[in-house]
Amino acid sequence: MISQKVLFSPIKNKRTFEEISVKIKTLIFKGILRPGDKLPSETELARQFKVGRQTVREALRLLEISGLITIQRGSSGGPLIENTILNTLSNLFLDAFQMRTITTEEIAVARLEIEKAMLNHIVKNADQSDIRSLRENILQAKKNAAANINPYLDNIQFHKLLAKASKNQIFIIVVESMMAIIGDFLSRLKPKFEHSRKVISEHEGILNEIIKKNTRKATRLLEEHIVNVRENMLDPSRTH
Amino acid sequence: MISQKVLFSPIKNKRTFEEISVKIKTLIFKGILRPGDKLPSETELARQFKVGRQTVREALRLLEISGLITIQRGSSGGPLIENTILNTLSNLFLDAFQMRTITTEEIAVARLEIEKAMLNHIVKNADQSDIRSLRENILQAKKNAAANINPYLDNIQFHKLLAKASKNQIFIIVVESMMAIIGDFLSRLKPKFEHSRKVISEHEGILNEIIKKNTRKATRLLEEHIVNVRENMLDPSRTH
DNA sequence: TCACATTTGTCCGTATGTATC
DNA sequence: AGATACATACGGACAAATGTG
Repeated sequence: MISQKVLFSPIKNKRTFEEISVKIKTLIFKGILRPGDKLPSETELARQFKVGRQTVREALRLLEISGLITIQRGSSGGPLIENTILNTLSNLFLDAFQMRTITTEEIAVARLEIEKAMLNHIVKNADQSDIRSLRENILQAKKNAAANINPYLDNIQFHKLLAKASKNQIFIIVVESMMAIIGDFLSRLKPKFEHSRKVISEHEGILNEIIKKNTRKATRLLEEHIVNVRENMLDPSRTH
Repeated sequence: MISQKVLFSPIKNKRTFEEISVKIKTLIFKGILRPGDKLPSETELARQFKVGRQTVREALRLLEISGLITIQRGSSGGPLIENTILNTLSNLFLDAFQMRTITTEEIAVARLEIEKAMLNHIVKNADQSDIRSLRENILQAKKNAAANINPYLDNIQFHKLLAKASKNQIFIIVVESMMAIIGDFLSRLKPKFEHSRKVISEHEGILNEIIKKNTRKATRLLEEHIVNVRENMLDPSRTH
């Protein structure tokens, strides 16, 4: 007798855990399962799909790594629908960087172009909340620099906030990912407070032009700024 | 008495399979394991790490989904170091789209800006091989359209080839990812051969300006082209 | 073509860790 | 503090896939 399985999966010999993962994914994409919903426990899923627990585990692992669910341990725990794709994407970009698939030079070029292209949309779409966050970011960076705390994380945050103000998820994802790489890189550099102060004041200048809705001047300042940062990154004073 | 565990694992309580995954990842990032190298079999890895085979499997699953290894079944199979991050990233963007994290409107805006920004670099960096691929792509698209085969895959490929010609991995990754979403979207549209022919002729015009190194005109044509495509995508004649 | 060895895929039973109530 | 419910992890077993002689 011909196995039914062959009839139902005509081309590819997908692994069982992949099929289960796809089924759950589809439910999520169709909106039947929504973020915040809890999935049944591993044992229960295994019972319902009529497969072993190990198979369910690998399916859940796949969904977890893809950023669609998180898994809580302990009583009343279990798989939870939660969208963490943004994080997952940043981590993957970081992997790509460490695999030498991406170089710092490529990031320098790409971020210059992409952040410049973003500016139009930032000037158009930024609301009061965005401006407030950007202002607070600069204050925080200044405070840290004054206290001899390396403000590079604040300075990276500034660019993430810019992307957020564009209200475009693609820009947000790409900038977050590039900044994850730059942050990783800068974390290995000796802090240079002189340079940091310059960076902060450049950020301030850019923000002021955005508030004035002067896209042209904001673009010029951003361009100068990113070129400066790039030169600083090329300076080979790595700590390790 | 204060638990030693807290002292020695300060932040995260990582799961065993995650630790194993990180160890293997580190070997790859350090270049000790290179693409093409084979990892020991699951049983062998379990023996070396002194853990169960299931734990190793979940660690390998993690690496597989992260795009660092592939896994072959059968004799002389096993885990193989292979960089498939580009694919993985595209798939994640597709997930983000289906999770409604990204909308078609956002893609339309972002691709217009990013592809325009790419043009300078394409004109500067494209070599003969790139130009040849782009020419062949247009020929192929024409051939398919003439044979009443929907050439949307060729037309998507055109933009991927443009990104490739920029010689910047970030552009390549971002464009490939956006095109994965657009391709998924178009695959559900009824073929419109009239529109396809227009698309192909617009591609041809853009390519000619790139060859002539006329960035300005290429930019104008690209802008018009993407606006046209966007309008067509907004047209709600979905097949399903 | 066939048999064989190797390796992944899947399942079961059991034990332990962990978070909640 | 104890009971409960869940994920995590281990070991053993067999099935399925795949390359080799």
